[in-house]
Amino acid sequence: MVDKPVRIQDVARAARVSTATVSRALSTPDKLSEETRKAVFEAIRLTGYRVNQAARNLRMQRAGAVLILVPNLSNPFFSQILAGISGVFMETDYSVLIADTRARGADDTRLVDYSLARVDGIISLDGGLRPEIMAEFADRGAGDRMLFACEWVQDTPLPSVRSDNVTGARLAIQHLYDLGHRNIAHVTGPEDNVLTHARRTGMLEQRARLGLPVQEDWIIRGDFSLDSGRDAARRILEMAHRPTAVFCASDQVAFGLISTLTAAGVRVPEDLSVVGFDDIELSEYYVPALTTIRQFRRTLGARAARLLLDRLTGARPDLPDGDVLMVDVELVVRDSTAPPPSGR
Amino acid sequence: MVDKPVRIQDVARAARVSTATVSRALSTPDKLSEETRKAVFEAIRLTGYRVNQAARNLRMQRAGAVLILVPNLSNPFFSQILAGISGVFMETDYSVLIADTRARGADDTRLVDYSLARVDGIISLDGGLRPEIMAEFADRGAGDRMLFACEWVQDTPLPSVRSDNVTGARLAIQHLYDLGHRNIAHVTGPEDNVLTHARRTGMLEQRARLGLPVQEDWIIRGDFSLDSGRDAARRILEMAHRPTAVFCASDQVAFGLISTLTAAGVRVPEDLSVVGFDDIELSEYYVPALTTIRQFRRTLGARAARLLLDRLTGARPDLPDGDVLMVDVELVVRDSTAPPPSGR
DNA sequence: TCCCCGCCTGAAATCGTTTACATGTTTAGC
DNA sequence: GCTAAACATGTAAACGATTTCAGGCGGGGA
Repeated sequence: MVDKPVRIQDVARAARVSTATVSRALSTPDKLSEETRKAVFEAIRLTGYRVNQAARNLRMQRAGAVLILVPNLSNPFFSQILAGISGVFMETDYSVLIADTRARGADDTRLVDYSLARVDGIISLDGGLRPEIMAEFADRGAGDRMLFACEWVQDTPLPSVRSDNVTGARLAIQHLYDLGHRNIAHVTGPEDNVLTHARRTGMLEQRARLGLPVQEDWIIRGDFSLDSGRDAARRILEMAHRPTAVFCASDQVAFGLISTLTAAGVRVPEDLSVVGFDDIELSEYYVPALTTIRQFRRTLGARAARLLLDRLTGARPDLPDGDVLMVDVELVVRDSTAPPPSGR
Repeated sequence: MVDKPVRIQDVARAARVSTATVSRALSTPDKLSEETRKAVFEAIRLTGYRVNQAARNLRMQRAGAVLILVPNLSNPFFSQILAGISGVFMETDYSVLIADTRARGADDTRLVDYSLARVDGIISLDGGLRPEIMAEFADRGAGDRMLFACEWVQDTPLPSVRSDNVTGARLAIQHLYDLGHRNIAHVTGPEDNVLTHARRTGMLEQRARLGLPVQEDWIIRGDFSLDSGRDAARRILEMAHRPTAVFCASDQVAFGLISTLTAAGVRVPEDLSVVGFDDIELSEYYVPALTTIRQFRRTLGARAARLLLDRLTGARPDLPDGDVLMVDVELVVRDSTAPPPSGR
């Protein structure tokens, strides 16, 4: 039973009004008389009319879609953020497109072209967009229809929604300090990443505040991945003077680390405490359950979506200072942290 | 520098041809003379023309998008499948929309409306769509523009791409048997799920083949989630006569199970072996590293995408029997399985 | 009674493509 | 050398919505 699509004209005929009136009934119902409005809605119901987005978009000179740039779609970390974004736009007539910025074939210039020609707005979860790209975006007038969520690009005027990474790192260090740890290592994210920077800064600040020494080789470079956690563990195992605790820049790093340490006979948390960052679903069920910094990823996504939506529809809710919307984080204490082995 | 958008007419003027010719240069370049074609492409390059999808879609009576129905966007299991799908459509002029079928506000009828009015094709990763919904989809002519990936709906004529779940379950049981296990429990997925059914079937078949007894209370109902793994562990801990191995319907279940068992002092794999299903990224780095059945999720997504694309463009590659495209699975042996404790 | 002013509504232009049909120009066949 | 077919291009009509502009109607003030 494939009916041919109902057009606005069919509705108009059924309601004995003009197409203009039907259109108005949908967009500005209060401009119609009670009577006409009812008639139109009845006709819409009867005919089963659905607006044709292509026609609507063409006439309104818009794309009817927003684009989410994800650094790596297969990384589960992003799924909750996407869910948050998606939830907001589901209620609107914008479609949500998702593109993997690091995928094969996603070369840079094509990205910009692809993006701006086809969508009304952009949320980037990728803070690693190269300056040329950012410049190109700016040139093409992405200024008030693009923003960052989770990650962001340094020195861009575009607004961003972020977790309070600095505070998160501080909480982690403070927690370890309170347990009695004084020898704390840190596995960072990738060097050029803004989150890496923020988390390291928070860590160093808190360390300084507490009068803890900074030992250079206890800052181990990683890249948020499981593999880099494994590599960090190997480094630690080789150390003559091992730290008693490690603060990892992501939960995944923590997992890679713990897994490798455990295999080598180092017990967590008895021999070594570990704190992660993110609180992904699995952390609660890791062995041992992971102490970590919780990010409200869904909220973060939803906020970003709402913000973009406001901008697209012209509402311009002024952002707090620096166009940054900060989302709180919290420390979640579980079983991967304990007081250091006695005597250390 | 916000230029007003370049229209096909601007290109036509620049190339001193008609708009029809420009259009043809893009869609059927071989119908033009060498000379004209070159001129048009040069003009396109010069003007920086991008086709307006809205206009194109309107004229061609299509939506220019495909929809992916995901049961739960925040479940990391799906991210790789999405990446596979997304990768394929990135090369085309179809956009990929993603909708969470279980999200708040995604009520059933709206789903169908939303779907068919706005997209050209659908890939559902949700095998739990209710019969009414399926009927509605069928009514609205979704027959040759919808298919399933990963999960599927029983008794639907729609094609599907799936992992070989039955074989996967068999491999798991065989592996445990080879290690010497005779008392094997199983934690299922949700009762109404097709994957649950397939995996249970494979398990029972292999069991029968090996002459293993079926003990009813060793089949524990779960729902693929971490929490259900925890619950299953509690059930097992209460048993007078415990199994020596557990085959879990998903890796997440395995994690929930191991985590809870470990906390209760039961060692994996020394006291109890555990096998999962899926092989998500984390499994390799769990403690202990999880023995599991690997699903090639990205491949699965890509195959489904390619299939849908073929159907949308009219190519009708005949599917093997029953419109099912089966993707192989494989056993990955890691550290969560070992011979049963001696004497059992 | 007449005029003006709101308030609703309708006619028609418009958004940027694609494509059926028309037109003009070669080429091939005899 | 003539006709028909093949080929290359142009003209103009859609696709289905939104929105400007103008007109009809009724009511209130003078």
